[in-house]
Amino acid sequence: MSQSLLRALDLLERLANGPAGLDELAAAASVHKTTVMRLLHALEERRFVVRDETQRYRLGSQLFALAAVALDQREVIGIARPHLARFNQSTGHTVHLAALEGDDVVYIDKLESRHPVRMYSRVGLTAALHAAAVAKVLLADLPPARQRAIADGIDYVPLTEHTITTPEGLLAELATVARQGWALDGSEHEAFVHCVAAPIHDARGRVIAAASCSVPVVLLDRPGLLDLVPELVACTDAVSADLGWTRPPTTPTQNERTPS
Amino acid sequence: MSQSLLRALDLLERLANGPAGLDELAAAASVHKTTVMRLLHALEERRFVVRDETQRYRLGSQLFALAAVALDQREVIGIARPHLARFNQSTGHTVHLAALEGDDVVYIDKLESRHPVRMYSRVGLTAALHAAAVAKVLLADLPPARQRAIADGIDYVPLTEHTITTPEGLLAELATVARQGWALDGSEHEAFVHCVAAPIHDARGRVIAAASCSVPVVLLDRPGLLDLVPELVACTDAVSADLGWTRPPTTPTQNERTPS
DNA sequence: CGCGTCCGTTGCACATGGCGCAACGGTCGT
DNA sequence: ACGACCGTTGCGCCATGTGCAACGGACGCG
Repeated sequence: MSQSLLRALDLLERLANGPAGLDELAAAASVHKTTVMRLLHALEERRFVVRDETQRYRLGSQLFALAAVALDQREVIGIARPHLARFNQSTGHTVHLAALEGDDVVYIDKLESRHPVRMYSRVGLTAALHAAAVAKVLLADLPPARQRAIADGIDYVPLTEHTITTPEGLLAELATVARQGWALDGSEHEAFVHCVAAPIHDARGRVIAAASCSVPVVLLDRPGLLDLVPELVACTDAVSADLGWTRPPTTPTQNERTPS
Repeated sequence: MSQSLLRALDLLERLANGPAGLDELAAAASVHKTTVMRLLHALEERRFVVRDETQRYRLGSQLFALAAVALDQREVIGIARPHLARFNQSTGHTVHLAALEGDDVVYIDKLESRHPVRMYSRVGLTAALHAAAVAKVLLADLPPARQRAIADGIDYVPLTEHTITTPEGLLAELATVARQGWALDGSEHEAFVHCVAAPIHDARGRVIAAASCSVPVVLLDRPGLLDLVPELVACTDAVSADLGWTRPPTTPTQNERTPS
């Protein structure tokens, strides 16, 4: 399917690892260098790649342009940022914003920790569906059938001793998350980091993004982490409010559904 | 040359104008929708595009990822940013960072004005080679032959009454810029905005980027704008210094060239 | 409840365009 | 001056990308 296009896209991904010359790229893609060259020329013409003085290729500025546009097409990011920044300021911890794309959870924004201990992550990477707090929040809002389908499709690689390793475990966790309105990653992804995450709703009430706060265990123990939940939820609720969503009044027993 | 790839890249650019459906895109590219679909599937597989619930396509998160990487591959941006931010803080005006890519001058970073009057521009856009101050700075460092070639290739659309309209005019201007070490755009691009720009050098002394300050004429007249030059140059010199470049001692008459 | 329309999708057959090969030509470095 | 290294080009083959036409599911209207 679209061999040449896929090859070109792979070239871009390869170039993300750093600039490279023609042969290098050809070898990496295991195609003839002529082929690579022609693809690169097309990419260059549209400024998806540039060649520097030494004839090596690097990612080009068209990517900046498109990313910038894509960014403000995602109005969530712009709206969330000031709120997340405030939270990031007051707590000093790493803050992530993530959204569901297809069956992947993708980080779409990130604010760095002020503490010396940083965690590795990057905008555009996908989160582990069975471990990341943001993933739990986003999945928790999906219809049960879709949850089941996704849960069954996951490769449950145990990342730490706390990692959820079965579809049933995950589905149960999602139910909990849906009920309490926030999610915990208790060192399920990295042994020395734990996170909490909370949902962001759009005007129609659907969960369209999740914000999380990740903190090294050495800085804050479990109770300390959980103490952050109210502030985090307040923050995501503020974002949701900016998007036109108001938290429905917490009714002891909810009987009101859309009257038809 | 690489028809299918170019089509796919065009699709991405088209999607920058906002999400679109299959037929829309097919019409825009004037190809059969089947073709568009297969390209989009490939793009989707690599997450360069996403389809939302209503089957419309939007730019995907892979672009964020690549742009983020491309961004820190361009070490200039990261290094320049704090300096530009300081300048932006102290003056309050719009600051741009631009670099030469092939024969285009491209904005690679931007800091917004604090004043209510904003100017339109966007990271990734190309600057008018015969009008923008950053373009003058970047072109001024090129070898004469290349300057000539580029100058002859420009379409000298008169943007305002001050716009340079001939290759000779531009080349003369570039000589001035090279001599004085900074460039002025005296409302040559937009009647109500003028700018000054200064070069950023890498360790080998080559001009690899240019920073500019754009300000509405109503806020600051010509002398006022020129008063900013020393501060701007100090700023770009600081960036250059971070990149390992030291301003050569200003010799009254320079006779020292590379002794061969 | 059923029809019509609108879109995305699939199968197929054709020829275009992408591919590898091999030979060319520039630039360095020795 | 020679050789090694890369990017580039001409060429011929066939894989692959393309358009067409038919299918099918989702709405919406009557």
